[in-house]
Amino acid sequence: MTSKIRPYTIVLHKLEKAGLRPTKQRLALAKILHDKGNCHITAESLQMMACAINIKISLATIYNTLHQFKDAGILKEVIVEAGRSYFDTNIEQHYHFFNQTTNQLSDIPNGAITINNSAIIPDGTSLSSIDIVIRVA
Amino acid sequence: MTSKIRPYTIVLHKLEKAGLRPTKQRLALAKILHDKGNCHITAESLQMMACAINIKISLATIYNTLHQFKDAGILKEVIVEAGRSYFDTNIEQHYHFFNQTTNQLSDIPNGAITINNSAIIPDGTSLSSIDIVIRVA
DNA sequence: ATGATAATTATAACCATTCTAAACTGTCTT
DNA sequence: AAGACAGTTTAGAATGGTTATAATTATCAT
Repeated sequence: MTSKIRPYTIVLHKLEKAGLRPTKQRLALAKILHDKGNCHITAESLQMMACAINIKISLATIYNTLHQFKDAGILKEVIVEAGRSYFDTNIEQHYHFFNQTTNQLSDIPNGAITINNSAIIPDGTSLSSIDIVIRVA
Repeated sequence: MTSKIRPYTIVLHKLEKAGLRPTKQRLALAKILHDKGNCHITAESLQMMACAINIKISLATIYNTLHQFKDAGILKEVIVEAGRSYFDTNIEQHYHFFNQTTNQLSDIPNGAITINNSAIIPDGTSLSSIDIVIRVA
C-alpha cells in the first residue's frame, strides 16, 4: 500500500527493540504480513505468499523469522493442531474458531465470548495466556 | 490377560459398541488407564506405563488404541502443543492448565471457569467442542 | 572500505506420528 | 481337528512439519 520507500516504522522499531537487523527477508515478510492484514498463516503459506511476489526465502529463514516476530510481539502463535503451527497477525487478545474439516482458523468476533475466571493458577507459576478454541466441523 | 482380571464392563461395552474386539492389548491399556484414574497421557508415557508392569505393546498399537479409544468415547484428545498429542481419561467437559515449562497438563477445577458464549458458528458448520487452555510458566 | 558480527541458506537431522506388509489371534465351519 | 477368515498386532519404513548444522553472504560500526 504505502510506497516501498516508506519504512514500516512500527515493525522497524520492534525489530530494533528485539535486537534484530532489518534485513531484506525480514522486511519482505513484515511487508507481506502488513499488506495482507489480519490473517492466520503457517510457515508454508507464508513462503508461498513470498514466492507469489517473486521473493524466494528459505524455509529455515521463514521459521526463524516467525519465531523472532513472535518473540518480538509482531505475531502470536495459535495452537490448534498437533502437527502444525499457526501464527496470527492479530496480536490483540482474542479467540478462535477452528474448522476441523478445512483446517481453517478464524477469529471469534470481539466480545462474543467472555469468561468468568476464578481458577487459581498452580503454585509457583504465573499466567501466560488464556486460549479458547471453538472447534467446528 | 487372564480370567482373574475383573472385567471392565463399561469399557467392554464401549469396545463392543465401537466394533472393537476386546484383545489383550486393548484390555491391558484400558486397565492401566482405569487403575491410574484421572490423568493426561501421551503415546510414549502410556507405553512406559505398560512396560512398567511388564506388558510390551508396540508404539503402533498404542497409537491405534489411543485413537480407537478416542473415537469410542473412552478418551478425549487435548491439543496444547504443536508436536505432541495428549489424551485425557476425563471425558467430561472441562478445561486445562498447561505448564509451558514442565509440559505438564492439569485440570482446571470444575466451575472455576464459566463462559458467556454468543459467538455465531461459521455457516455450514456445527459445534464440535469448546477448548480452553490457561497457559502458565 | 574493513573487519566483526549477525543472518541466510541448503541440507541433514529430528521426532512424533502414520503407513505397510507380514505374522498372528481368535472365531467360525465343516 | 483342520482350514478359512477377518480383525489385530507388530517391526520397521515412511512421512511431514520443524529444528539444527555449517558454510556462505549480508549488515553495521568504525
